[in-house]
Amino acid sequence: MLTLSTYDTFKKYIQPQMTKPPSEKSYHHKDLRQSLIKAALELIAQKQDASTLSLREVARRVGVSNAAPYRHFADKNALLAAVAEEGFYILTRYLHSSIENTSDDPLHQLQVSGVAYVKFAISHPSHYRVMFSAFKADNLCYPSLNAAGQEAFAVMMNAIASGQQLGKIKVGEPRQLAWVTWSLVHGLAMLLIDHQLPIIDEQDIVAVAELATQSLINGMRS
Amino acid sequence: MLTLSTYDTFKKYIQPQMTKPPSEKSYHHKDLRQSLIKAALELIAQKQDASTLSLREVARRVGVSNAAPYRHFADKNALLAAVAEEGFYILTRYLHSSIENTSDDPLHQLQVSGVAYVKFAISHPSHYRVMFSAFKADNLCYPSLNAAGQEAFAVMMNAIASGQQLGKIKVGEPRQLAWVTWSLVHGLAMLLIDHQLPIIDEQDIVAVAELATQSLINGMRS
DNA sequence: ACCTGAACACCGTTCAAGT
DNA sequence: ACCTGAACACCGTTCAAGT
Repeated sequence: MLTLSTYDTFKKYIQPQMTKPPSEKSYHHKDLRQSLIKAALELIAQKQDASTLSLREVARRVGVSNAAPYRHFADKNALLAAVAEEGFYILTRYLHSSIENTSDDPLHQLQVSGVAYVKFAISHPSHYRVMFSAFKADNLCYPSLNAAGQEAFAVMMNAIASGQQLGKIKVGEPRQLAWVTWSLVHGLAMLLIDHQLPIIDEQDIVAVAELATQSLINGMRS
Repeated sequence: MLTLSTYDTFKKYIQPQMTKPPSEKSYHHKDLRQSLIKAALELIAQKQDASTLSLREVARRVGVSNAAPYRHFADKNALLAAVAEEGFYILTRYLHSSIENTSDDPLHQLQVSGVAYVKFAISHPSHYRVMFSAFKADNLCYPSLNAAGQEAFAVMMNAIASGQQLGKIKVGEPRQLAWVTWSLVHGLAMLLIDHQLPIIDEQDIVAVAELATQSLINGMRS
Protein backbone atom coordinates (compact mmCIF):
# COMPACT_ATOMS: atom_id res chain seq x y z
CA MET A 1 0.00 0.00 0.00
CA LEU A 2 2.73 2.37 0.90
CA THR A 3 4.59 1.68 -2.33
CA LEU A 4 1.42 2.08 -4.36
CA SER A 5 0.51 5.38 -2.82
CA THR A 6 4.08 6.57 -3.31
CA TYR A 7 3.82 5.55 -6.94
CA ASP A 8 0.49 7.36 -7.26
CA THR A 9 2.06 10.50 -5.92
CA PHE A 10 4.93 10.09 -8.35
CA LYS A 11 2.55 9.71 -11.25
CA LYS A 12 0.43 12.65 -10.25
CA TYR A 13 3.14 15.21 -9.61
CA ILE A 14 6.09 14.06 -11.68
CA GLN A 15 4.71 12.30 -14.73
CA PRO A 16 0.98 13.02 -14.92
CA GLN A 17 0.85 11.74 -18.52
CA MET A 18 1.50 8.21 -17.20
CA THR A 19 -1.58 7.97 -14.99
CA LYS A 20 -3.24 5.88 -17.73
CA PRO A 21 -1.43 3.52 -20.06
CA PRO A 22 -1.59 4.77 -23.68
CA SER A 23 -3.43 1.63 -24.84
CA GLU A 24 -6.44 2.50 -22.68
CA LYS A 25 -8.27 4.88 -24.99
CA SER A 26 -10.59 7.35 -23.36
CA TYR A 27 -13.23 9.44 -25.06
CA HIS A 28 -11.53 12.59 -23.93
CA HIS A 29 -7.94 12.63 -25.14
CA LYS A 30 -5.28 13.55 -22.58
CA ASP A 31 -3.54 16.44 -24.24
CA LEU A 32 -4.78 16.35 -27.80
CA ARG A 33 -3.17 19.67 -28.67
CA GLN A 34 0.35 18.50 -27.87
CA SER A 35 -0.29 15.06 -29.38
CA LEU A 36 -1.29 16.67 -32.66
CA ILE A 37 1.90 18.73 -32.75
CA LYS A 38 3.97 15.65 -32.02
CA ALA A 39 2.21 13.55 -34.65
CA ALA A 40 2.62 16.31 -37.24
CA LEU A 41 6.36 16.41 -36.60
CA GLU A 42 6.64 12.64 -36.87
CA LEU A 43 4.79 12.55 -40.19
CA ILE A 44 6.86 15.39 -41.63
CA ALA A 45 10.04 13.60 -40.54
CA GLN A 46 8.81 10.40 -42.16
CA LYS A 47 8.05 12.07 -45.50
CA GLN A 48 10.93 14.55 -45.40
CA ASP A 49 8.37 17.09 -46.55
CA ALA A 50 5.99 19.46 -44.80
CA SER A 51 3.95 20.43 -47.85
CA THR A 52 2.22 17.08 -48.27
CA LEU A 53 1.16 16.79 -44.63
CA SER A 54 -2.60 16.44 -44.23
CA LEU A 55 -4.58 17.27 -41.15
CA ARG A 56 -6.71 14.14 -41.53
CA GLU A 57 -3.51 12.09 -41.54
CA VAL A 58 -2.43 13.73 -38.28
CA ALA A 59 -5.83 13.05 -36.74
CA ARG A 60 -5.70 9.43 -37.90
CA ARG A 61 -2.26 8.91 -36.34
CA VAL A 62 -3.47 10.26 -33.01
CA GLY A 63 -6.60 8.08 -33.30
CA VAL A 64 -9.14 10.83 -33.37
CA SER A 65 -11.80 12.04 -35.84
CA ASN A 66 -11.21 14.45 -38.75
CA ALA A 67 -12.96 17.23 -36.92
CA ALA A 68 -11.26 16.82 -33.55
CA PRO A 69 -8.21 19.01 -34.33
CA TYR A 70 -10.54 21.95 -34.85
CA ARG A 71 -11.23 22.02 -31.08
CA HIS A 72 -7.58 23.01 -30.58
CA PHE A 73 -6.52 24.78 -33.78
CA ALA A 74 -8.48 27.18 -35.95
CA ASP A 75 -7.25 25.41 -39.05
CA LYS A 76 -4.31 23.46 -40.48
CA ASN A 77 -2.12 26.57 -40.66
CA ALA A 78 -2.67 27.23 -36.95
CA LEU A 79 -1.26 23.78 -36.17
CA LEU A 80 1.76 24.49 -38.38
CA ALA A 81 2.17 27.86 -36.68
CA ALA A 82 2.32 26.10 -33.31
CA VAL A 83 4.99 23.75 -34.66
CA ALA A 84 6.97 26.68 -36.04
CA GLU A 85 6.72 28.60 -32.78
CA GLU A 86 8.02 25.61 -30.85
CA GLY A 87 10.87 25.45 -33.35
CA PHE A 88 11.83 29.08 -32.77
CA TYR A 89 11.96 28.52 -29.01
CA ILE A 90 14.31 25.57 -29.48
CA LEU A 91 16.42 27.58 -31.93
CA THR A 92 16.72 30.44 -29.46
CA ARG A 93 17.91 27.99 -26.80
CA TYR A 94 20.50 26.61 -29.24
CA LEU A 95 21.81 30.10 -29.98
CA HIS A 96 21.92 31.22 -26.35
CA SER A 97 23.65 28.10 -25.07
CA SER A 98 26.21 28.23 -27.86
CA ILE A 99 27.13 31.75 -26.77
CA GLU A 100 27.19 30.89 -23.07
CA ASN A 101 29.66 28.08 -23.63
CA THR A 102 32.24 30.25 -25.34
CA SER A 103 34.56 33.19 -24.71
CA ASP A 104 33.53 36.83 -24.40
CA ASP A 105 34.83 37.66 -27.88
CA PRO A 106 31.76 38.77 -29.89
CA LEU A 107 33.39 37.61 -33.13
CA HIS A 108 33.76 34.15 -31.68
CA GLN A 109 30.23 34.29 -30.26
CA LEU A 110 28.82 35.22 -33.64
CA GLN A 111 30.72 32.39 -35.27
CA VAL A 112 29.59 29.67 -32.88
CA SER A 113 25.99 30.89 -32.95
CA GLY A 114 26.03 30.64 -36.75
CA VAL A 115 27.21 27.05 -36.50
CA ALA A 116 24.62 26.40 -33.78
CA TYR A 117 21.93 27.70 -36.15
CA VAL A 118 22.89 25.15 -38.80
CA LYS A 119 23.16 22.41 -36.17
CA PHE A 120 19.64 23.20 -35.02
CA ALA A 121 18.30 22.93 -38.57
CA ILE A 122 19.88 19.52 -39.24
CA SER A 123 18.88 18.24 -35.78
CA HIS A 124 15.27 19.43 -36.12
CA PRO A 125 14.61 19.31 -39.86
CA SER A 126 10.85 18.89 -39.44
CA HIS A 127 10.61 21.99 -37.29
CA TYR A 128 12.85 23.89 -39.69
CA ARG A 129 10.81 22.89 -42.73
CA VAL A 130 7.63 24.19 -41.13
CA MET A 131 9.33 27.35 -39.90
CA PHE A 132 10.52 28.33 -43.37
CA SER A 133 8.81 26.34 -46.08
CA ALA A 134 5.59 26.71 -47.99
CA PHE A 135 3.69 27.76 -44.90
CA LYS A 136 3.49 31.51 -45.00
CA ALA A 137 4.92 32.55 -41.66
CA ASP A 138 4.88 36.21 -42.65
CA ASN A 139 1.30 36.27 -41.40
CA LEU A 140 0.34 38.80 -38.81
CA CYS A 141 -2.27 36.24 -37.77
CA TYR A 142 0.20 34.58 -35.42
CA PRO A 143 1.71 37.26 -33.17
CA SER A 144 3.34 34.80 -30.75
CA LEU A 145 5.01 33.04 -33.67
CA ASN A 146 6.27 36.35 -34.93
CA ALA A 147 7.64 37.23 -31.49
CA ALA A 148 9.41 33.88 -31.21
CA GLY A 149 11.05 34.43 -34.59
CA GLN A 150 12.22 37.92 -33.72
CA GLU A 151 13.65 36.68 -30.43
CA ALA A 152 15.90 34.24 -32.28
CA PHE A 153 16.93 36.91 -34.76
CA ALA A 154 17.77 39.30 -31.94
CA VAL A 155 20.41 36.94 -30.55
CA MET A 156 22.45 37.18 -33.73
CA MET A 157 21.90 40.90 -34.09
CA ASN A 158 23.01 41.56 -30.50
CA ALA A 159 26.24 39.67 -31.09
CA ILE A 160 26.90 41.89 -34.10
CA ALA A 161 26.04 45.08 -32.25
CA SER A 162 28.41 44.28 -29.38
CA GLY A 163 31.10 43.39 -31.88
CA GLN A 164 30.70 46.82 -33.41
CA GLN A 165 30.82 48.53 -30.01
CA LEU A 166 34.14 46.83 -29.30
CA GLY A 167 35.37 47.99 -32.72
CA LYS A 168 35.82 44.44 -33.97
CA ILE A 169 33.12 44.54 -36.66
CA LYS A 170 32.92 47.12 -39.40
CA VAL A 171 30.51 50.01 -39.05
CA GLY A 172 27.05 49.90 -40.59
CA GLU A 173 23.49 49.13 -39.64
CA PRO A 174 23.67 46.07 -37.35
CA ARG A 175 20.29 45.03 -38.71
CA GLN A 176 21.69 44.82 -42.24
CA LEU A 177 24.72 42.83 -41.13
CA ALA A 178 22.41 40.52 -39.20
CA TRP A 179 20.29 40.00 -42.33
CA VAL A 180 23.44 39.02 -44.21
CA THR A 181 24.50 36.59 -41.48
CA TRP A 182 21.01 35.14 -41.28
CA SER A 183 20.94 34.74 -45.08
CA LEU A 184 24.12 32.70 -44.96
CA VAL A 185 23.10 30.27 -42.24
CA HIS A 186 19.50 30.07 -43.46
CA GLY A 187 20.59 29.34 -47.02
CA LEU A 188 23.00 26.66 -45.87
CA ALA A 189 20.35 25.15 -43.59
CA MET A 190 17.78 25.03 -46.38
CA LEU A 191 20.15 23.49 -48.92
CA LEU A 192 21.24 20.91 -46.34
CA ILE A 193 17.83 19.72 -45.19
CA ASP A 194 16.52 19.64 -48.78
CA HIS A 195 19.54 17.48 -49.69
CA GLN A 196 20.66 19.90 -52.36
CA LEU A 197 24.26 19.59 -51.19
CA PRO A 198 25.91 16.15 -51.48
CA ILE A 199 26.97 16.08 -47.83
CA ILE A 200 25.63 13.53 -45.41
CA ASP A 201 28.18 13.14 -42.64
CA GLU A 202 27.51 15.50 -39.73
CA GLN A 203 31.21 16.30 -39.31
CA ASP A 204 31.40 17.44 -42.94
CA ILE A 205 28.30 19.56 -42.41
CA VAL A 206 29.81 21.26 -39.38
CA ALA A 207 33.03 21.80 -41.36
CA VAL A 208 31.14 23.63 -44.12
CA ALA A 209 29.16 25.61 -41.55
CA GLU A 210 32.42 26.69 -39.92
CA LEU A 211 33.98 27.59 -43.26
CA ALA A 212 30.89 29.63 -44.09
CA THR A 213 30.62 31.55 -40.83
CA GLN A 214 34.38 32.11 -40.50
CA SER A 215 34.62 33.45 -44.06
CA LEU A 216 31.73 35.87 -43.62
CA ILE A 217 32.82 37.11 -40.20
CA ASN A 218 36.36 37.52 -41.47
CA GLY A 219 34.92 39.74 -44.21
CA MET A 220 32.89 41.75 -41.70
CA ARG A 221 35.91 42.70 -39.56
CA SER A 222 36.55 46.38 -39.15
CA MET B 1 -5.53 40.98 -101.57
CA LEU B 2 -1.88 41.73 -101.69
CA THR B 3 -1.91 43.15 -98.19
CA LEU B 4 -3.83 40.15 -96.91
CA SER B 5 -1.46 37.63 -98.39
CA THR B 6 1.48 39.62 -97.05
CA TYR B 7 -0.14 39.56 -93.62
CA ASP B 8 -0.74 35.84 -93.91
CA THR B 9 2.94 35.31 -94.65
CA PHE B 10 3.83 37.47 -91.67
CA LYS B 11 1.56 35.48 -89.40
CA LYS B 12 2.83 32.15 -90.62
CA TYR B 13 6.57 32.77 -90.40
CA ILE B 14 6.98 35.51 -87.83
CA GLN B 15 4.21 35.08 -85.32
CA PRO B 16 2.58 31.68 -85.92
CA GLN B 17 0.74 31.93 -82.60
CA MET B 18 -1.36 34.76 -84.09
CA THR B 19 -2.83 32.80 -86.98
CA LYS B 20 -6.03 32.44 -84.97
CA PRO B 21 -7.36 35.02 -82.55
CA PRO B 22 -7.38 33.68 -78.99
CA SER B 23 -11.15 34.05 -78.69
CA GLU B 24 -11.67 31.43 -81.44
CA LYS B 25 -11.38 28.27 -79.39
CA SER B 26 -10.35 25.15 -81.27
CA TYR B 27 -10.65 21.61 -80.04
CA HIS B 28 -6.93 21.10 -80.33
CA HIS B 29 -5.07 23.70 -78.29
CA LYS B 30 -2.20 25.46 -80.03
CA ASP B 31 0.66 24.79 -77.65
CA LEU B 32 -0.97 23.47 -74.53
CA ARG B 33 2.31 22.49 -72.90
CA GLN B 34 3.70 26.02 -72.96
CA SER B 35 0.31 27.53 -72.08
CA LEU B 36 0.15 25.36 -68.95
CA ILE B 37 3.60 26.49 -67.86
CA LYS B 38 2.64 30.11 -68.42
CA ALA B 39 -0.65 29.77 -66.55
CA ALA B 40 1.06 28.04 -63.63
CA LEU B 41 3.53 30.92 -63.31
CA GLU B 42 0.73 33.48 -63.44
CA LEU B 43 -1.25 31.72 -60.72
CA ILE B 44 1.81 31.35 -58.47
CA ALA B 45 2.59 35.04 -58.96
CA GLN B 46 -1.00 35.93 -58.08
CA LYS B 47 -0.98 33.90 -54.87
CA GLN B 48 2.66 34.54 -53.96
CA ASP B 49 2.81 30.85 -53.18
CA ALA B 50 3.64 27.74 -55.16
CA SER B 51 2.41 25.20 -52.63
CA THR B 52 -1.30 25.94 -53.04
CA LEU B 53 -1.26 25.73 -56.83
CA SER B 54 -3.66 23.13 -58.17
CA LEU B 55 -3.44 21.44 -61.53
CA ARG B 56 -7.19 21.74 -62.07
CA GLU B 57 -6.86 25.47 -61.50
CA VAL B 58 -4.16 25.67 -64.18
CA ALA B 59 -6.33 23.68 -66.59
CA ARG B 60 -9.31 25.91 -65.89
CA ARG B 61 -7.29 29.06 -66.58
CA VAL B 62 -6.16 27.69 -69.93
CA GLY B 63 -9.75 26.63 -70.67
CA VAL B 64 -9.16 22.92 -70.90
CA SER B 65 -10.43 19.83 -69.04
CA ASN B 66 -8.94 18.43 -65.80
CA ALA B 67 -7.40 15.55 -67.67
CA ALA B 68 -5.86 17.51 -70.56
CA PRO B 69 -2.58 18.37 -68.80
CA TYR B 70 -1.82 14.66 -68.51
CA ARG B 71 -1.25 14.52 -72.30
CA HIS B 72 1.78 16.78 -71.76
CA PHE B 73 2.98 16.09 -68.22
CA ALA B 74 3.14 12.81 -66.34
CA ASP B 75 1.74 14.52 -63.25
CA LYS B 76 1.64 17.82 -61.39
CA ASN B 77 5.28 17.52 -60.31
CA ALA B 78 6.37 17.12 -63.93
CA LEU B 79 4.76 20.47 -64.75
CA LEU B 80 6.54 22.07 -61.80
CA ALA B 81 9.80 20.46 -62.94
CA ALA B 82 9.36 22.10 -66.34
CA VAL B 83 8.81 25.47 -64.67
CA ALA B 84 11.89 24.96 -62.50
CA GLU B 85 14.01 23.94 -65.47
CA GLU B 86 12.97 27.06 -67.37
CA GLY B 87 13.94 29.05 -64.28
CA PHE B 88 17.43 27.56 -64.15
CA TYR B 89 18.01 28.46 -67.81
CA ILE B 90 17.04 32.08 -67.13
CA LEU B 91 19.22 32.12 -64.00
CA THR B 92 22.21 30.82 -65.95
CA ARG B 93 21.69 33.60 -68.54
CA TYR B 94 21.57 36.17 -65.70
CA LEU B 95 24.84 34.89 -64.24
CA HIS B 96 26.66 34.69 -67.57
CA SER B 97 25.61 38.13 -68.75
CA SER B 98 26.54 39.69 -65.40
CA ILE B 99 30.06 38.29 -65.81
CA GLU B 100 30.35 39.32 -69.47
CA ASN B 101 29.53 42.91 -68.65
CA THR B 102 32.29 43.32 -66.08
CA SER B 103 36.08 43.30 -65.79
CA ASP B 104 38.33 40.25 -65.92
CA ASP B 105 38.87 40.31 -62.16
CA PRO B 106 37.41 37.04 -60.83
CA LEU B 107 36.69 38.61 -57.45
CA HIS B 108 34.62 41.27 -59.17
CA GLN B 109 32.98 38.65 -61.38
CA LEU B 110 32.01 36.58 -58.37
CA GLN B 111 30.58 39.62 -56.67
CA VAL B 112 28.41 40.77 -59.59
CA SER B 113 27.19 37.23 -60.26
CA GLY B 114 26.08 36.98 -56.63
CA VAL B 115 24.10 40.18 -57.00
CA ALA B 116 22.74 38.92 -60.34
CA TYR B 117 21.54 35.76 -58.57
CA VAL B 118 19.52 37.79 -56.09
CA LYS B 119 18.22 40.05 -58.87
CA PHE B 120 17.01 37.00 -60.76
CA ALA B 121 15.14 35.73 -57.70
CA ILE B 122 13.31 38.99 -57.07
CA SER B 123 12.58 39.46 -60.80
CA HIS B 124 11.26 35.90 -61.23
CA PRO B 125 9.85 35.01 -57.81
CA SER B 126 7.40 32.44 -59.18
CA HIS B 127 10.16 30.57 -60.95
CA TYR B 128 12.34 30.79 -57.87
CA ARG B 129 9.62 29.50 -55.56
CA VAL B 130 9.13 26.44 -57.74
CA MET B 131 12.87 25.88 -58.14
CA PHE B 132 13.47 25.74 -54.40
CA SER B 133 10.25 25.38 -52.43
CA ALA B 134 8.16 22.43 -51.35
CA PHE B 135 8.59 20.70 -54.69
CA LYS B 136 11.32 18.13 -54.17
CA ALA B 137 13.81 18.97 -56.90
CA ASP B 138 16.29 16.48 -55.49
CA ASN B 139 14.55 13.87 -57.59
CA LEU B 140 16.57 11.88 -60.05
CA CYS B 141 13.31 11.62 -62.00
CA TYR B 142 14.08 14.84 -63.84
CA PRO B 143 17.59 14.58 -65.30
CA SER B 144 17.27 17.66 -67.52
CA LEU B 145 16.20 19.72 -64.51
CA ASN B 146 19.17 18.44 -62.59
CA ALA B 147 21.51 19.34 -65.47
CA ALA B 148 20.05 22.85 -65.70
CA GLY B 149 20.61 23.35 -61.99
CA GLN B 150 24.19 22.16 -62.09
CA GLU B 151 24.91 24.41 -65.06
CA ALA B 152 23.92 27.47 -63.01
CA PHE B 153 25.96 26.26 -60.05
CA ALA B 154 28.99 25.72 -62.30
CA VAL B 155 29.09 29.41 -63.24
CA MET B 156 29.71 30.44 -59.63
CA MET B 157 32.14 27.62 -58.97
CA ASN B 158 34.20 28.47 -62.07
CA ALA B 159 34.53 32.08 -60.95
CA ILE B 160 35.86 30.81 -57.61
CA ALA B 161 38.26 28.35 -59.24
CA SER B 162 39.76 31.03 -61.51
CA GLY B 163 40.05 33.35 -58.52
CA GLN B 164 42.05 30.68 -56.77
CA GLN B 165 44.29 30.09 -59.82
CA LEU B 166 45.13 33.80 -59.86
CA GLY B 167 45.91 33.61 -56.15
CA LYS B 168 43.14 36.05 -55.24
CA ILE B 169 40.96 33.60 -53.30
CA LYS B 170 42.14 31.47 -50.41
CA VAL B 171 42.99 27.84 -51.01
CA GLY B 172 40.48 25.08 -50.38
CA GLU B 173 37.99 22.97 -52.28
CA PRO B 174 36.33 25.32 -54.79
CA ARG B 175 33.18 23.23 -54.45
CA GLN B 176 32.98 24.01 -50.73
CA LEU B 177 33.55 27.73 -51.28
CA ALA B 178 30.88 27.65 -53.99
CA TRP B 179 28.45 25.99 -51.56
CA VAL B 180 29.11 28.79 -49.10
CA THR B 181 28.55 31.46 -51.75
CA TRP B 182 25.43 29.73 -52.98
CA SER B 183 24.12 29.49 -49.39
CA LEU B 184 24.50 33.23 -48.94
CA VAL B 185 22.69 34.31 -52.12
CA HIS B 186 20.11 31.54 -51.85
CA GLY B 187 19.32 32.41 -48.25
CA LEU B 188 18.99 36.08 -49.08
CA ALA B 189 16.82 35.29 -52.11
CA MET B 190 14.50 33.07 -50.07
CA LEU B 191 14.11 35.55 -47.23
CA LEU B 192 13.42 38.33 -49.74
CA ILE B 193 10.77 36.59 -51.84
CA ASP B 194 9.05 35.23 -48.73
CA HIS B 195 8.94 38.79 -47.36
CA GLN B 196 10.82 37.81 -44.23
CA LEU B 197 13.01 40.91 -44.49
CA PRO B 198 11.29 44.30 -44.20
CA ILE B 199 12.78 45.59 -47.47
CA ILE B 200 10.62 46.47 -50.42
CA ASP B 201 12.53 49.01 -52.50
CA GLU B 202 14.64 47.34 -55.19
CA GLN B 203 17.55 49.71 -54.57
CA ASP B 204 17.66 48.69 -50.91
CA ILE B 205 17.56 45.04 -51.93
CA VAL B 206 20.51 45.50 -54.27
CA ALA B 207 22.35 47.36 -51.51
CA VAL B 208 21.94 44.43 -49.11
CA ALA B 209 22.91 41.97 -51.84
CA GLU B 210 26.08 43.98 -52.46
CA LEU B 211 26.88 44.19 -48.76
CA ALA B 212 26.39 40.44 -48.48
CA THR B 213 28.49 39.42 -51.46
CA GLN B 214 31.23 41.97 -50.76
CA SER B 215 31.52 40.88 -47.13
CA LEU B 216 31.78 37.19 -47.98
CA ILE B 217 34.20 37.67 -50.85
CA ASN B 218 36.32 39.94 -48.69
CA GLY B 219 36.48 37.12 -46.16
CA MET B 220 37.42 34.58 -48.83
CA ARG B 221 40.47 36.55 -50.03
CA SER B 222 43.79 34.74 -49.85
C1' DA C 1 -16.15 21.04 -22.62
C1' DC C 2 -14.67 17.88 -25.98
C1' DC C 3 -15.38 14.74 -29.65
C1' DT C 4 -17.97 12.17 -33.69
C1' DG C 5 -20.46 11.49 -38.22
C1' DA C 6 -21.91 13.12 -42.12
C1' DA C 7 -21.74 16.46 -45.44
C1' DC C 8 -19.80 20.05 -48.84
C1' DA C 9 -16.64 21.68 -52.11
C1' DC C 10 -12.37 20.89 -53.51
C1' DC C 11 -8.11 18.15 -55.35
C1' DG C 12 -4.76 14.52 -58.15
C1' DT C 13 -5.18 10.96 -61.21
C1' DT C 14 -7.12 7.42 -64.39
C1' DC C 15 -9.58 5.67 -68.29
C1' DA C 16 -13.00 4.78 -71.48
C1' DA C 17 -14.93 7.41 -74.97
C1' DG C 18 -15.19 11.17 -78.26
C1' DT C 19 -13.13 14.20 -82.57
C1' DA D 1 -2.85 12.40 -81.82
C1' DC D 2 -5.21 15.14 -78.57
C1' DC D 3 -8.93 16.14 -75.57
C1' DT D 4 -13.45 15.29 -72.65
C1' DG D 5 -16.57 13.27 -68.97
C1' DA D 6 -17.12 10.65 -65.39
C1' DA D 7 -15.28 8.28 -61.78
C1' DC D 8 -12.21 7.12 -57.59
C1' DA D 9 -9.89 8.12 -53.48
C1' DC D 10 -8.32 11.74 -51.16
C1' DC D 11 -8.36 16.51 -48.66
C1' DG D 12 -9.85 21.02 -45.58
C1' DT D 13 -13.58 22.58 -43.16
C1' DT D 14 -18.23 22.93 -41.02
C1' DC D 15 -21.99 21.71 -38.05
C1' DA D 16 -25.49 19.26 -35.94
C1' DA D 17 -25.46 15.73 -32.76
C1' DG D 18 -23.57 12.78 -29.23
C1' DT D 19 -21.07 11.94 -24.17
